Amino acid sequence: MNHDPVKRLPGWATMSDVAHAAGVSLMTVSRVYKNPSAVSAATRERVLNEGDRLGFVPNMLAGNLASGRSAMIGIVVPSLRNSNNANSIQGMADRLRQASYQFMITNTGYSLDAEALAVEAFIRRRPDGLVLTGTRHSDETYALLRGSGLPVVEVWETEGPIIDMATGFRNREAGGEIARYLIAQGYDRIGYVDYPVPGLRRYEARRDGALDALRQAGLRADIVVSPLSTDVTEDTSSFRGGTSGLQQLLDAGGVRAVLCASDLLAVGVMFEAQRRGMRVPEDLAVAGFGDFEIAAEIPPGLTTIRTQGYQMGWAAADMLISRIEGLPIDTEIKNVDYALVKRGSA
Amino acid sequence: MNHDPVKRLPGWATMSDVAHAAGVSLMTVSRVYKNPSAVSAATRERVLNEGDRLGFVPNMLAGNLASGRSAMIGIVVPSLRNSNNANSIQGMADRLRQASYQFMITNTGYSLDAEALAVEAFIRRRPDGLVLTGTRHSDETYALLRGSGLPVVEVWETEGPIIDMATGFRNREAGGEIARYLIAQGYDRIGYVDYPVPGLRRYEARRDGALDALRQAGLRADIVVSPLSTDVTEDTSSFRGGTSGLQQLLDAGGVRAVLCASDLLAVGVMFEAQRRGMRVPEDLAVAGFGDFEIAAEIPPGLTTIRTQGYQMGWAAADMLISRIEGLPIDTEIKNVDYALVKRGSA
DNA sequence: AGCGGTAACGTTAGCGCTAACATGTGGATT
DNA sequence: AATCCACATGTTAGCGCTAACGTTACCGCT
Repeated sequence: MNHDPVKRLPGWATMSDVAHAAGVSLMTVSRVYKNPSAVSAATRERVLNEGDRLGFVPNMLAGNLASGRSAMIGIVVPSLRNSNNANSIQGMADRLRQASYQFMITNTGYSLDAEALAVEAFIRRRPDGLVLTGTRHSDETYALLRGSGLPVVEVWETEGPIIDMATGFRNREAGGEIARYLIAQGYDRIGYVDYPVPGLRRYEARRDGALDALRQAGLRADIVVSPLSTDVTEDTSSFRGGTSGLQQLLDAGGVRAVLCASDLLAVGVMFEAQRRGMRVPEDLAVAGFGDFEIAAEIPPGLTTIRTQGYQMGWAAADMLISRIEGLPIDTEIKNVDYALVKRGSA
Repeated sequence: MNHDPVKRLPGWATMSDVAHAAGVSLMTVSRVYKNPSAVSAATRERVLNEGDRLGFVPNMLAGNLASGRSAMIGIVVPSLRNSNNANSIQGMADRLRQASYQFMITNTGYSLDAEALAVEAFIRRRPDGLVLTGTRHSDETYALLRGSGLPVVEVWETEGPIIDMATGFRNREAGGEIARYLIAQGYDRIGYVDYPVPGLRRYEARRDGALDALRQAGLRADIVVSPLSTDVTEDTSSFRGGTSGLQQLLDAGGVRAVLCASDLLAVGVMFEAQRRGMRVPEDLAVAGFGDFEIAAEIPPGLTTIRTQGYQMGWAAADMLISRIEGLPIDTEIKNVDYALVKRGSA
């Protein structure tokens, strides 16, 4: 007689199989894998042995369905290729791994509609929390998140209304700080190379902070160029954006110093200056934003703002985990430190 | 009288709720969301309206459990910060999104033990397939994969025994090609700056291919340095590896040309050369590997091998999807093209 | 002896969905 | 008019696990 249903074709050993083999109930097996301290050492050992022998790997889909918790986080970023972003992702990954969470990730190419789709796709998997980039989202995204009641952390910006929690830094302040540094160095005619993607609060804030500082110093604050980007979904225009940015600034009458919305733009400016035989900083001072790895390496060193993406990502994951697990949270809006890093370029 | 179980606290609308509201059976709602063409247009509309009204979002955990398919892929990479790697991840992401798959990703820091842990953590979520980096894995990883019967694609290397499928390119051949180019340019004393992480087949293959070419040309093939890395889990040593690599080569008697295991090392070499007042290529020729974005931008342009990470990632996802969906696969081992890109540095 | 308490298990009742099969309906076909 | 068939929908039986509660054995205590 065959009591087994025909269905059991190739698949996995189940808790039930392990329970039979070990001569215990299904629930005891569950406890061994989920809450080992609730089982006596002898039983635990026996169950684990049988589990290993049968190649048992717990099915979290089933566990998640039964428990209503998934230990899964969804992360939405504009681009997977942005290396500064990679630091914050690594920070999240490390904190999440530490707490036994896993994550799904997707990129939106800076499109708010793509973001809404991504959020819905994630929610279908019932994650325990979400990380979004920036504080500007579509109505549909807001509706989905409201309906879900999920913990959400927004990263990189703390400007603007936040959904639930946010980590970032004061972009506007930081933009002002590096501009004031250039001013204090005595550079008078200062140009600004903006980020190629319009509508991003964090880049607007940096720029506005910098321009305000220029105005307050009585300097021109209208030498602003934005590299043309026909392909805004790609970050690959970043160095080239600096190249075309410097070209535009020179066409517009030249500058003594260039402030860039990101280090990659600044490196592009430095490369272009090198090509034109302009010395940095003697002929042209350059400052960036982000303290990407290359900033310390490129001669003569790029003066920039260090933004601590890794720490920010870690903090984002940390807040999310606290909220999920019902632990107290110091503050819903966490600004990580930034720091002016002075190097040879300005 | 309260027929509802107390459990139904805050949660989500379920298919059952939508079915009641729309006056159809649960199964019809399921069809509307999973296989719309099996439902009449009128019914479909009604169900979707009620679904929207109730804020219904299908619970894939439940669906996956019932169907045994998850439309989820696990991707294991050594590092999330490696920008060339990011291209291949983007390629996978784009192909997967196109086919409505999502992915989890984790980094191992080049540790095979961490890889095994990651693979088990993924398998607990019953993905439909896995992507691993490289062809060298721990016994535990092999056992897990064998037990799972899951489709697996290994990327970046096609050397060595493969588990199921692989995409990459001929690292050895490519290493030989760029070395022969340097030789043909007439450079005689050629040094090699290796990758800081030992034991990676793809980097060993590049180096061996290059050194063979040098030997065949009757040149010295023993001017090989490996940047010391106290922190092999981080890629952040990459530019700096080039810096220390050039220092070591100069200490060892100097070279006319440097061949690097990656573009980032090559850029580090170029920066160090600039600092020392050595002109590239007049005093020192430099060649890299990978054609990272910066290779085209840094003056005078970095001669390198273009490896098409994006296409490789796309191909990996494509093969995986084909296997999952039972479609035919041309070949289990797919080598994408690489190309020598000649620029000003060598 | 009788009591309560606790550790270590077991039993029950689902979680929300889908595969597989069953049923009903309205033509087209003969 | 009987038959067949395709289409649209419903019914049944789980998928593999966990929360919640129930049971048992054994301990120390009065």
